[in-house]
Amino acid sequence: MPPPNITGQLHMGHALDNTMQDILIRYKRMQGYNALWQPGTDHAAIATEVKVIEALKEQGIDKDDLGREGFLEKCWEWRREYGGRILKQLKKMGSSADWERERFTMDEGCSDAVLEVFVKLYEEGFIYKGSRIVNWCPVCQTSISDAEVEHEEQDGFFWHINYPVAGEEGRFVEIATTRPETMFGDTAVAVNPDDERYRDLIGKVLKLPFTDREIPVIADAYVDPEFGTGCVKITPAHDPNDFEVGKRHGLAEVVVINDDATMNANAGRFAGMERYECRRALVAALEEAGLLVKVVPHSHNVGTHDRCGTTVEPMVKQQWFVKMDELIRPAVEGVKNGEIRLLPRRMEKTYFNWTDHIRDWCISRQLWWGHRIPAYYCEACGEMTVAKSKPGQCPKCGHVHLKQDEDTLDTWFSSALWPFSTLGWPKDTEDLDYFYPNDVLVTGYDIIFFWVIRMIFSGYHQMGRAPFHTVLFHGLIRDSQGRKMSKSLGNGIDPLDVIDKYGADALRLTLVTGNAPGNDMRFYWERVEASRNFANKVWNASRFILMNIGDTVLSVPAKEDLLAEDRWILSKVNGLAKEMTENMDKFELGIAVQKVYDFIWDEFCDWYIEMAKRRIYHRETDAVSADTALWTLKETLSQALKMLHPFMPFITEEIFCTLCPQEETIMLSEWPVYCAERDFSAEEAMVERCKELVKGVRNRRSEMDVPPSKKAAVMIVSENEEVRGIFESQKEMYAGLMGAGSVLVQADKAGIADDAVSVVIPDAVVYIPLEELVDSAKEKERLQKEAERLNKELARSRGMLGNERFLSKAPEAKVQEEKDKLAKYEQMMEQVQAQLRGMEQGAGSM
RNA sequence: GGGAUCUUAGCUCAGCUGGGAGAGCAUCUGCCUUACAAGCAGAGGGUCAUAGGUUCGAGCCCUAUAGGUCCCACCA
Repeated sequence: MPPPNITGQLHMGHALDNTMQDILIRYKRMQGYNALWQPGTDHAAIATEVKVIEALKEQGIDKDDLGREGFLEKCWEWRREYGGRILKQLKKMGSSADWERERFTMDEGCSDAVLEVFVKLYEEGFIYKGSRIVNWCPVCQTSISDAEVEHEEQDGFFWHINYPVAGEEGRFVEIATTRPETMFGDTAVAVNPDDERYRDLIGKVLKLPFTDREIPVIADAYVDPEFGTGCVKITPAHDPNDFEVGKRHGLAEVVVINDDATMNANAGRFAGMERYECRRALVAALEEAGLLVKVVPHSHNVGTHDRCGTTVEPMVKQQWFVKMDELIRPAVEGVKNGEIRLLPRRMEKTYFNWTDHIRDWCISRQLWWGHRIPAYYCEACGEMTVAKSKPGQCPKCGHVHLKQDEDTLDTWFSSALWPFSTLGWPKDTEDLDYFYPNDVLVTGYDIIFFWVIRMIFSGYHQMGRAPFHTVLFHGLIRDSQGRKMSKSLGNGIDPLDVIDKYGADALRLTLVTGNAPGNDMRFYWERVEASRNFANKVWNASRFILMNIGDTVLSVPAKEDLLAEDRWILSKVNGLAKEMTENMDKFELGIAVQKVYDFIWDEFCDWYIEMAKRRIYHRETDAVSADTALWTLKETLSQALKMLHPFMPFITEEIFCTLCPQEETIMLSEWPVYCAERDFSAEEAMVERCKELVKGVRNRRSEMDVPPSKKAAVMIVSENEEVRGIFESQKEMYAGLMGAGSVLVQADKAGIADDAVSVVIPDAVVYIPLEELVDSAKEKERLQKEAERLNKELARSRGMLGNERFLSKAPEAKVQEEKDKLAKYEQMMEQVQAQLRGMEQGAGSM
């Protein structure tokens, strides 16, 4: 289970994520696997720290007043009070995780794993401390990783500023910048070495306005002559590109912005101003001094902190990094060679897109809540030691006072180890041996870079094996207008609210229905209602069956007692098991649930229950038949409930335990397996034909506006003995289904009026003698339409079969299929035409 | 700038390896039929964005175009 943040409250994303996982875990558990679903929570470094600071503020307490120890105590308190909240909410969803195994990224074991990995990576040279440009959040007062920066397009300006050339009165170099306030940190102006316009300037010195500093003009290929003025101010301490340029040219890094985004002393008279305030004041001053050439509107990307939305300040800082280029290689290879499969497959492209451009991972955070970096500095000589615990003395000078690094680790550092740290690693445990590697990770595509990639490379590096073989991604739940659900918009739907109103089963069904993997989904209350209606349907059907079974003890009926419709539904549910298992194995949860939904509602409720009613109600005339029907109902229902169970655990459990009191729980019942003895394809096909016929009659009655009170007899004419047998044996039932008074079955048309309304299906024609009610002209028209339709089909079919290339190139099965269709249509056409001829004759004789 | 993805019935979306277009909701008609009116029985509604191409055959594969969404990216 992706560990939710301890600050988290259940939202739709969690609901979807956990529903999918629970479906998979319940499915595998029913198949007899020892299915582990490992739950837990994440300490969520920044999120929690911010939350606790806010809570303290309300009490008038400042973080710094408490000190590190005191503040951490508050964090733990907070965690004890609220950390379990989201797990409780997950339980309401029906999540059947192994709750007694609950872990926390900062518990002892997980923390051991963090120490182990950090020290190992350091010793291997993958972790280093260095002075680099990092993303700094001035509000959270910490560095953040590239993945935590969100870029947004903002309308800004290009300020064109003249820098005077030293020693050449009246000569200026015009630079263009989007961030004038960083000017005080400029240590050069760069031009492209091939730019003819500025060739003579290279090596000259410029006067930096409002300072007494002079900076050189340098040449660097990084400068695009086409863009801006072709002259770029270089601020190594506050821009990642400039930092690189500065490295190449040995430029000084002049810091001008403080950690809280105010200007420092290097800004001269602007010192102390907030960065944007400084920008305004500086631009005004430049204008006054006549150095502002022009201001051009310019939209550009600005990096913001994904947690708080603050514009990130690039700063040069001493930070800890993980060197990625080598570590990422097995993670790339693993996905390329199929050891790890990302579903849907297109996610693999997103994955490679990131790995191809991977940069070192900044893992240090200037926070207190989190795993403290296990680096210790000698207070005497400054020597740094990286170790799992504090060394007794400095290995260099022997001094006994060492001080631990103040920084903590990125929260994702510990969650990257989740697949094995939760199983006991670095200890060599039985669980680890048994459960690692894991099988499936379910998560949203939004954390592929934060988490998935980092788990994969950590798994390969620490364990030597991929942490799982499949990653199933899901999309986002959006509101009904397609917008992201967010607190600021106030358009979020609380899953707990949905559960209160419609039940967890309805919510789960809604989330998993009609959604392809990785696609976003809109939330509609109407869809929840539809899900609730289905739950209701299942409930009512079950109630009917339970009511009718009552105290009756049902035993498996003798084969010969099973009627065609019994075999039909048993065969159907048997086929369903096969199909659903295939879909589940392919992670096609939406397709799978659609199938069991359709089966229960359309086949089982609308047809089989209706077919069985008569036998149940007439128990006194044939107890065996009644019991056979009841047994079939019970058998089919319990199979269907099992297949529905992973999706709707609550209602299925309740019904199943009532239906099969000897069973303890549906959770541990066996997932239905297709068996050949239950495949009655002949009866299946036959009953499908009968359904066609019933539908045809209903259709006609509806079209002809026959009131239900008018229950005429219908006549079924078929040359097929088997068809006749089925209708003959269940005349009353079919009469009931068709809304007819009675059913007569015969082999030929003898005694049937020429103008009787007819329904033509393959192998049979039904006649509904409704003379006095029916407008025979209308019926004739209908028949003509039907003939037209059949003609089209015949033309299409004959066309295909007349095409030499189709016959030679299409697979044989397809050709045969088409031949069968043609024969069927020809037969039906014959019947329709006979009917039309009959009507004409009938009209003529009147 | 790079990449992904979407465009199918009035609405929201399915459509697995190419072989006669589906669901839910909405609409219309008739039913309180003893499990269910949150239901039952029927009906209407789609040149599958556009233009080409591959194929015996394209919603599905290829190319281009239009429009939408998203991700990544250090152009000052």
